[in-house]
Amino acid sequence: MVVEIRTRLAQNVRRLREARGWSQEDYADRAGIHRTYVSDIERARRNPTITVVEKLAQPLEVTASELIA
Amino acid sequence: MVVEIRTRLAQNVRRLREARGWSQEDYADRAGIHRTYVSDIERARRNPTITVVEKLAQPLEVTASELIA
DNA sequence: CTGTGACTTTTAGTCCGTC
DNA sequence: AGACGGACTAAAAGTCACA
Repeated sequence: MVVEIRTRLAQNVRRLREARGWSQEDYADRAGIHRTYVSDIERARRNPTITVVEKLAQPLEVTASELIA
Repeated sequence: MVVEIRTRLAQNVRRLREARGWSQEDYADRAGIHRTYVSDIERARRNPTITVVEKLAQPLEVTASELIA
């Protein structure tokens, strides 16, 4: 892997969230995830399970697959 | 989600592994994962982390993203 | 609004088996 | 060859107070 999968997820989440003009807190609420957990994800500090990736994908209207691409 | 993400992963893994003619154990060794875990994954009993999905993807020469698509 | 350390509970993931 | 169980350890899930 050239770029760590966690880093790709982090970048995709932050990019798409910001494109929608949402704060981490707004986004976290929409995704049903804690605000600080989103913060950790965007800094690639966590190694989430695929169900969390799916939760992250839903409010962004993308697939889980796209988030780790 | 129409089909559970775990189910999609399970189906993709099993299909691609069998296409290569590998046993679960052969595959597990190549992926650096325990054989019982591969068995659980293919039966959609587990909720793996994204790093495990990447490990699963490597010997199959596909991306982690493809495995959960 | 976001980052971070610390924390408890839950589950991922391993390893031993048997059927 | 693969399903499945039990017991275990490592790590993720999930939350909080505070910077």
